[in-house]
Amino acid sequence: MAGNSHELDAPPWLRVESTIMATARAIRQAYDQRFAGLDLNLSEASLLAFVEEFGPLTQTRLAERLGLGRAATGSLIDGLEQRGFVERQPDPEDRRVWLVTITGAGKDVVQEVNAIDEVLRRELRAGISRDERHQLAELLVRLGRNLAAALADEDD
Amino acid sequence: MAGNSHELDAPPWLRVESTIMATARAIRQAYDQRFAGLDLNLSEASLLAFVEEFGPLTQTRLAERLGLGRAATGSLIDGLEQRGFVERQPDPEDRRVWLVTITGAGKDVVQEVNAIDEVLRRELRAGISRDERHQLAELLVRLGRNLAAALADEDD
DNA sequence: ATCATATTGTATGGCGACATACTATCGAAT
DNA sequence: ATTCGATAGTATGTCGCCATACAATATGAT
Repeated sequence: MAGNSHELDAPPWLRVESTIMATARAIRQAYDQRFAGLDLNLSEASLLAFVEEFGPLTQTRLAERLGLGRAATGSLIDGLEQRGFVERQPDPEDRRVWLVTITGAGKDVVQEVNAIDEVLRRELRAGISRDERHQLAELLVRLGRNLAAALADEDD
Repeated sequence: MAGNSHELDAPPWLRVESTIMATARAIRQAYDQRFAGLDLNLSEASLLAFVEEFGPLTQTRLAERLGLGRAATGSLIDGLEQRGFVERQPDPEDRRVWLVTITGAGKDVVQEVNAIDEVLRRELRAGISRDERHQLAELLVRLGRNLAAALADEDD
């Protein structure tokens, strides 16, 4: 855990925004670390859990849901397919798309993913009440809206 | 502004944590967009502003303060030096290090960086009170501590 | 039926950051 | 004075993601 001192004694121009980014990095790191034993990273684990829960999906829908691009999602699926956790099946109604489905092996892994997720989530929420979590989420959503607006009214 | 729907109707296993990550991505995007006119990205602008404010610094200190690795910081400086915004000067007391200093041109750019930052920051804080911002920061710090703990007690 | 337009998945190239390994230099122990 | 461990900066390879461009297919207008 090297020099994360910048989070606390940040200079005036390096505030909440950069704390959020640092936190995001740490979250990814923590999840990646926990999933490493399954030879998965956070994105792969998320995709897997998503497919397991919401049935066969096209790659584009998965991309939307995961907040990734189509290309990135595609290569994520490549890797998971090679390991036998998901399969691409043709959609009889649209020959452009693949329906990504989970395999038996995939389901087994998802069990472990969910267990790990639950444990880590509990650790992360230690000392943070339900109300505070709601507050946090709510503020982030508002900030997200402001961000969307800021991004939008630049390219007109 | 493509499919960011995942932020709102997230499935059970994709909650605050992923909202934070999405928000972080959006922040970087927004700043990068605003700084694009100066041919800078967020990291470069931050480094520049930091050097301007806190005088000559070694690369390692800069890296610590920006939350980056030394290598990444080095190539950031390479780029800024090529554009004439910073200079590397030898430290008479330690021949291993460079003291990164800002140039006149660099100072001019920092003016614009700070102006842009101030405007964007104001946009992002619309509808979020001072108290709420404090709350947000405080919760993120607590979450950060939990993350540090989670990361630490895995490699023992 | 035909044709223009949109959409899906993929290939490619680039970017930003990391981890690791390496050289040069410093500082302390002896 | 020498030597040994720490530290600074750099080079290199990798990873995850994006943006762009592309071929195949679908969809809607006429």
